[in-house]
Amino acid sequence: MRSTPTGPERSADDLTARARIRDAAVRRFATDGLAAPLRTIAADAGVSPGLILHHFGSRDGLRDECDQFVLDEMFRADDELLRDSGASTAAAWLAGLGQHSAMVGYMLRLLQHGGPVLTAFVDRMVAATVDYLEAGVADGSIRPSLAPRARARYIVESSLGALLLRMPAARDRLDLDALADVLQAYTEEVTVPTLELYTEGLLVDRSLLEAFAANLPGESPGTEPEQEGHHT
Amino acid sequence: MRSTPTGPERSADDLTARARIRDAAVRRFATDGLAAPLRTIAADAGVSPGLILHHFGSRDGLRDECDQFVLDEMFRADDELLRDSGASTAAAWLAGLGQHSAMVGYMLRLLQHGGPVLTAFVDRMVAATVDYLEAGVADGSIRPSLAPRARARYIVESSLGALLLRMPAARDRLDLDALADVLQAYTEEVTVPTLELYTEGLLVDRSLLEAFAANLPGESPGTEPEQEGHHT
DNA sequence: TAGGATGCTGAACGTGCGTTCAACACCGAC
DNA sequence: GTCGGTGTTGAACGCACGTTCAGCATCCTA
Repeated sequence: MRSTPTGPERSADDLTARARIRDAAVRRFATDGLAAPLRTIAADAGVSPGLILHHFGSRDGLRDECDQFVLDEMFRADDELLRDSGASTAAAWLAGLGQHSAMVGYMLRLLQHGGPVLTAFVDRMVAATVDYLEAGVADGSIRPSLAPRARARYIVESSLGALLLRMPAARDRLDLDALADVLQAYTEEVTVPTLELYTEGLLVDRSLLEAFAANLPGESPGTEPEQEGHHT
Repeated sequence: MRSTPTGPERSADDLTARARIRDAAVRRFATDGLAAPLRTIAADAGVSPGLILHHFGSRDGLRDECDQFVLDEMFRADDELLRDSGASTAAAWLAGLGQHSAMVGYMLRLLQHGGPVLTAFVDRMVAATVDYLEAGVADGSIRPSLAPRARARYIVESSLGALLLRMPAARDRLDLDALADVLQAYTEEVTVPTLELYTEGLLVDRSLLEAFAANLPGESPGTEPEQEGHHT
């Protein structure tokens, strides 16, 4: 029931009621939060509430489909952007917004809500960042780290977390039309502090770092003896 | 109805049903999320559902009281810790947890939920961080910044946001008993990446920063011509 | 001892939700 | 032309929730 619409050749144009429901759901979940009523989504899609459950089985079924759809689309767009531009992951991520505001909003709701889907997403971003940083270390543009994976995770979680926290006033109801501008303004505001911190650091004295580094289990920079995963 | 319990001299021992309800609510909101049913809270407090509304008027009234109570307590404890130890704000913040796990959990829920209360909290933390960094710049331990307020906000939002994002697996139901250990493990894990980043930065080349700094409106480090506030 | 305020109860009401279901419309196959 | 299936509807069910309310208990005051 999931993979292919039962109608003949309908899956091509992607304008089936099923797709309309899915799109309406993504948009409504983004604006109103992941607890948005199915009746509202049905009204948005111009469809009866019963049809949603006919197609997706249950509310959770619809959520699962939205999760999968948004993540797939995001990673597809992300890969394209990453292939085309040599910019940093976060910058490339925030660049291609124009059309995808509903999906970006849905991603923010996922960040807010948590759960296994988010965990998997963060892990994937961490893995990509590890590779990206490793390449930077290799070509001499990025400093090596005592704990490359922990550093990548820290950077990813800081960036995404800060992004999520910046939406507090608008979290009750996300305005998708204004989202692109808001994110643009946000990136401009954090550019200087980020570059400052990433270029010069914050502390003048190296003693704190060296004190902690001395107590570290022997790890050569660039390799990763530390085990990753969520210790939650 | 808010400020003083109507009973004579009852406010001293803080063991009134009203206080028991408030404590149970904070704990239940922390574990189950801010949408936890009033009936559950009533059962936790050993009290009938009607009594909650007798004391707090409505669900929102209870939420308001919890917000105010938790924030007051947190800032009180924070001020104490900050006065005693010279440690960084984040470190001191995460140090005194033993008893206050319910309030810390409630704060995490506030971070997750957003809203004006969270905005005010973040603003207050940013202001404190501005002062802290300014003092560090003055005594030479912290590098000056082109945009001190934006830097402080970035640091606060990164730290809090990363903290929030690290709870994803447990966000459905927070285990308050394990919270202290989880946060302890988290701080240990991020200590090295944080110190590394704060001491050495990430980028080898200064050209990116200098390119952006050149386009900046003339601002002398240490002062703040940039206007603050939320552009959301 | 009477009386009234205060703390508190538990049943009940109304609402909004996810979900179920019987029925209808359309459409290609025989 | 009939028939089965797929897409779709909208009314209805059951449930959980916030909230209301009439009444009871307890204790201070007079």
